[in-house]
Amino acid sequence: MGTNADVANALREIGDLLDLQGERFKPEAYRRAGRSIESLTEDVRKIEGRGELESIPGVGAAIGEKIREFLRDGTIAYLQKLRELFPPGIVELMRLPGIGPKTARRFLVELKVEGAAELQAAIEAGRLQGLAGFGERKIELFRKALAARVPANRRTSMRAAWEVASAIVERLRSGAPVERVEVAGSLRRRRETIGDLDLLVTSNSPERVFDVFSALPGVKEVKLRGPTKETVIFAGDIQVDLRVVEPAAFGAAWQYFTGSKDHNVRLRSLARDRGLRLNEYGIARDEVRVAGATEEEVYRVLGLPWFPPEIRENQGEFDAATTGIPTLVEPKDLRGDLHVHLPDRPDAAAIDHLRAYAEGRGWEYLGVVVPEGPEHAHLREHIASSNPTGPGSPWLYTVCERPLNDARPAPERYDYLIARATASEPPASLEGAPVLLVTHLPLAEAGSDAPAELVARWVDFAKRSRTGLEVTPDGAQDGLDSSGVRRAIAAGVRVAIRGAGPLTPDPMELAVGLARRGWAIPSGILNCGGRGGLSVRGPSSSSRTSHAARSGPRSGSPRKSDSPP
DNA sequence: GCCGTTTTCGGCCCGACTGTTTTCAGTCG
Repeated sequence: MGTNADVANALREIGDLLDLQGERFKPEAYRRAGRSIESLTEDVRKIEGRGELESIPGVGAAIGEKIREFLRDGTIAYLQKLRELFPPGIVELMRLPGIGPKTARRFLVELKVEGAAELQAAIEAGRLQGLAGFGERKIELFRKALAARVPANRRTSMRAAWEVASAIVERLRSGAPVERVEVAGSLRRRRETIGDLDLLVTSNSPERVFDVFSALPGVKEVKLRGPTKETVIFAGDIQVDLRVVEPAAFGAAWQYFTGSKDHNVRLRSLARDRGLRLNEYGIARDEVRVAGATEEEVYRVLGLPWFPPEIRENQGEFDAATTGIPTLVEPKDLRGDLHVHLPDRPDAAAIDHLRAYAEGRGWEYLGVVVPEGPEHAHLREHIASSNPTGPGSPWLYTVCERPLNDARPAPERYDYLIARATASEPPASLEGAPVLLVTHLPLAEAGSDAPAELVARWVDFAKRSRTGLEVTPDGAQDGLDSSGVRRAIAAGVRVAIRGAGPLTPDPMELAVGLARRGWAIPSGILNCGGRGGLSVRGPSSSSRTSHAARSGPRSGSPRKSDSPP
């Protein structure tokens, strides 16, 4: 695990322990600092080296000093002292659903329970009965929480969450009395991993919407249900929250439930400064609603532009608002995909299918990976012979994909080389032929965020070896995460947005979303440029001219001035 | 413990839901 994650975890643990102590505001302060460190795009050691720790949001003198101590000694004396006050098992108990600091503290003080096993025993022995506030149902809840004990903070990959959400949204739109259904939460922000799914609907009959929702295929359990909110657990243990709001409050609710938490906290304090009150029902002055139907109007009342959901993280968007939020890349800016695969046992028809797919999207080009070997010669031939002679249908590139540790020049007939990463760490240098892109970066397991330092090393490698990096619908599981995109673009490294080929629903918007999370504008994206701008450091063989190079340079080249000759 | 473009002190989001409750505490997001 990387240093940033270690620092964040230490701060979070301090927060949890302070919670147990009954502290009022410190726990959230430590957790906020932890979240801030975790979402940094830079190694915290480097920031410390420049003496700029206190510039991190949520980090002041006291927490800054503790971070320095952690980086210097690998531990924090304050944390060690707190740990001595509570058995480690109590902190674990606090992470179970339904058990917070107050309850955990009562277990310890009133029952001398120090961990999960002891709580289990206490329940079985009936020792909770008769304690104030612990009725039968609550005890049953503890029992279930213990039984279902799973690794805390289990998160779902963005792609999986999006597929579940798409199916639910589709079914609600077609089968429930709703006017509007939208995704909110971290999925709307296109975070790399998703905790819970948040859906928002407007409807005149919430009860019937909840009835439909509870009866959807894949529903495992209805966790809670009230007049405006229902929480359901779906197969795969994905928790989905569905809220019903009135149309006049839809914008405020969508903003509110999209988050992030830190973005909202900042927003509410701005509202307070203006004598306004912001909540999920709207913005009110003296109990009179002045905005709420749309997000735009909520932000406008606060003197702010509408923020793309992907950058609502309190990571610089409020500062950028004063000078203007950049126009982030959108799906319509893409002029092609540089990396799609053919199906197994490909034939000429599969190639025609891909060309039609690119044409359907209005693209100018598509890079198709064609296997090497004489048995696939006819495919390379078919691509070359079927490419258009004039403007019109999309140009197909023939792409050679090789392992990164074997990046030999591609044979004749190939336009460029894509290298597949063979280890989670980048090699010291790139040996062999010029590589347009490095693909399949194994940066994170599904359901976890990529360590910032590892992403940073790949970006540095790409910069050194003048190669590009990908962002994909699968997020950091095989490509850059958003912090990597932000870092890569700042370093002048070319970033390509990759889809998944012709699929329905089309996940390419997820890759675009990740790029937007990294504040990518079209000029930073390789495949937002025209075909002429793609002359990779040469085609795979310098002895001949690639299609890309032959089409000549054109204006609006997507690349920055660091482009190799 | 952090923070500030009306504050360097006095705030710190706030509403929904549940369970155990005669009016609220705890948890969650």
